Amino acid sequence: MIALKLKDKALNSVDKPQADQPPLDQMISYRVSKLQANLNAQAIRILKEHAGLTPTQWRVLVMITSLGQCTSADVARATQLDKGLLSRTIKGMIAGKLIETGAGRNNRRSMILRITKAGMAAYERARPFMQERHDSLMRSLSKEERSVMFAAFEKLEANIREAEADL
Amino acid sequence: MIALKLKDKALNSVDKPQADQPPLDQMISYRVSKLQANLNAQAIRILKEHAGLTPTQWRVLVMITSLGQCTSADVARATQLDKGLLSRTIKGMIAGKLIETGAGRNNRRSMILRITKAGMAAYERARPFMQERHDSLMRSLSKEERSVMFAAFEKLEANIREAEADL
DNA sequence: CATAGGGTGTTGACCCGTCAACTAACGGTT
DNA sequence: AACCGTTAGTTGACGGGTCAACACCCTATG
Repeated sequence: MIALKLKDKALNSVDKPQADQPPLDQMISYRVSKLQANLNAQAIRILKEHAGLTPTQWRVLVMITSLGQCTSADVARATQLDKGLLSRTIKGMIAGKLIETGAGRNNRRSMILRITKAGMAAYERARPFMQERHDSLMRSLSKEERSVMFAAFEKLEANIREAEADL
Repeated sequence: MIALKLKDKALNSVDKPQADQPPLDQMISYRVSKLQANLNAQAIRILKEHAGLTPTQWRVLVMITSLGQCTSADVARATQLDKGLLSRTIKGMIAGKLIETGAGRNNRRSMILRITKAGMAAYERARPFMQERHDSLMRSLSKEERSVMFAAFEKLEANIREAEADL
């Protein structure tokens, strides 16, 4: 087994510098993207398993319950989700009877979003698991690590904004 | 302007709990995914602007220069990129003359990847900018913040692996 | 009133990323 | 030699996510 792998490697790689964990593990971008992929995969699994929701649908439900009655544009602002993506997601959720829309009386351009019974049921099914996941993630870090990490996120994003500001 | 916004808001949101930065900013998953999106957008811009590369192509070039001659499977292992995505990316890079393949003599199933002159030129064009970006990101954090953040990443990923291990 | 400017939501196009199915090649065993 | 399990790489399908174009509605000016 191991011999096999070694042989394969020996055949194909005549003279690799053998930087076993090459530049990658120190690369911020790479690490963040891997972490994000892992977090996302876990969320996908939990939501699918317990409530048949996609992460985007979950976020919409969270935002509606958090904001109360709101419009697609409200959700877009609060979550920074693309409005196109939101439009499609909401369409799917309406088709799946998770939410429903009612026109605001004064304003025909924006549609009020409301969660249906079924939507609330799905939300309540998923919530404890998502909560526990989040708590578990938080528990795996010390209080200091949490605050430093979030502060680091702020600084990194500020750095990016600054760099992109003056193009 | 402001009056307009306020009016719109007042019309549509009769009784929002007004949690202005709702659950979101403390949510690890949300923060990481936003950070990742920002990092990625910046990388896309830099690579496109200076070398006409996509992030995936960039990673392939980085890995090939780091590993020396290697195969698609080597790159997949080192970067944890999906082999399907890699297959398509490599096909595109060959079409774009960035890399070329030669069959390993002993092994007809795996194809050796080599960077072409054009590929190396694109790599060298992008490298200083990517390097400076990374340095700038690193400089925006203190030494302690860097180490705590990376340690936190490890712990979070370990937590996920553990949670997903016993399904 | 008329029209300009900006917000709302829809749609199409496109790439990324994941997953699964598949072919083909390889190594080792009997 | 014939088989088996493993590995390499390709392909199709699907959802996430971004971008740009668009139609529509709304308000605020002239």
